[in-house]
Amino acid sequence: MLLVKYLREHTKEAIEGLSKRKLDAEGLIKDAINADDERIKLQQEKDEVLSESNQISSKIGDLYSKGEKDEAEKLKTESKVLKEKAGVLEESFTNAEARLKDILMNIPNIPHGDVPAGKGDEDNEIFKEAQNMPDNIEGVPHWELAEEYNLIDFELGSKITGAGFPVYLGQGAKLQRALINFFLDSAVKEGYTEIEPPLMVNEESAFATGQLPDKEGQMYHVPVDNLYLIPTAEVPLTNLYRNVILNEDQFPIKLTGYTPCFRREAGSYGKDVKGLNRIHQFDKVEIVQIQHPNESYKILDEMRDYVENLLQQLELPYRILKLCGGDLGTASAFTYDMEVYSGAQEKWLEVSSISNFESYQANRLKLRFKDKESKKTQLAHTLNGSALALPRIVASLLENNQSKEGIKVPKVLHNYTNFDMILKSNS
RNA sequence: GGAGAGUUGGCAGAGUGGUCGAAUGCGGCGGUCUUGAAAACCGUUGUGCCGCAAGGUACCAGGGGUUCGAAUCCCUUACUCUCCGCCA
Repeated sequence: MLLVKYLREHTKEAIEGLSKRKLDAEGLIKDAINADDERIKLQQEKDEVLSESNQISSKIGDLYSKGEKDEAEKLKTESKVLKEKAGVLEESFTNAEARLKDILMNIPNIPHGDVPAGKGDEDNEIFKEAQNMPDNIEGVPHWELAEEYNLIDFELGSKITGAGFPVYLGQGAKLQRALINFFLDSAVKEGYTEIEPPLMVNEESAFATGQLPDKEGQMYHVPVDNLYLIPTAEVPLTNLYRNVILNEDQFPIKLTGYTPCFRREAGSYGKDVKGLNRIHQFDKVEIVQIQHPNESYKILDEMRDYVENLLQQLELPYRILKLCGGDLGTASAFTYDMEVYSGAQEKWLEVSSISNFESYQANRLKLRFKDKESKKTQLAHTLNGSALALPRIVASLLENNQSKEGIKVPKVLHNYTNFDMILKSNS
């Protein structure tokens, strides 16, 4: 959520910035400012009435203690009238506040100056081209390999749960565990604190990081307890700091966590959902940082470099995209996407999204810090990234590393898997 | 799941209808003292909103109610603790 104050003082920049999302925000911003004017007016009226009523009440107290009951009784009726008036104003005020919030919720974050304008993924900019594209891979897609080597059973998953809930078997399961451990160990080495969070969150948390109300249909919901299965560890990890005022010297806050992620993926179909390309439950290691606003873009680059390094260690062909305005998530001001090449499908698969939300999420979270110089509290910046999401990494590993002898496991994982080749005989 | 007790500022902990945004202690910050530090002493120290400011207003787990007036009384939800039941 953006601050109205910002929209007031930087109306032109806001409209310009949002136009990169191909969004004409002029009307929305005007509405927000009008709603805010109304809110301010009502608060002033309300406070005035309350102030008067408070004064009378304390006068009544005085009169009673002096024994002047008749005077006191007279004031009581007066106070009652004021109280009713305040009640009405209070209600209008609450409504005005809600209206304002409603409008603000519908305004996405303002893209950073370097974000290219554009409508959708066709307008994303290639930030870094692939360096190590594989020679023509003669091979089969990963879902066939998964079956051939008995690594993943999609049908068993369908039987016990439903489509999009794969069962990993034998070396396939081991490979999962190896990747998770490799990612977590790397993040910890990089200074991130490992967290194991709950896999379900309450409504408040889902609101604070922005999954609600926009993405309600994308989350699994447990109605008896009104809890949501997390679509990413970002939700619990970032919410750890909901309603917190930090001291400046607590920066930087760096968190990592492995969790399964649950996504309904309503509306997805066709080739995109084949095999591991898009599934309802998948494993991911997430990195989150909470930072001083002055540092956040430097940090974003560091996070990008960190994730890039992971891909290099996995010896996968990858490229880095800078998302255009239209492809940017609602809460993000700047996002890099990492894609790995899937040799047999001959397409790019997104495996990480690294974003700076600036203060957009922090505003919803009420995540602030005390500025040392001004001694005022201000909103912190939040950032996060996948480091990394497993299924598409696995898809790419299997497809790119297949050969007649078996599927080669990248060196960096050998200590974790205890095997360097995936073989049919091992399954 | 059943019964009971509780939830107050960074922490501990007073406060059971008016003078309470809240005593006191600890912690934090600033200062005096000191070669420096500690101790001691003095001062200061929650958050949101409105306001140029003075100041106003709201917040004592969340929501609702009683009352001229609520941290304090009532209802309700959540959470914590104790006992019983069940159990990885």
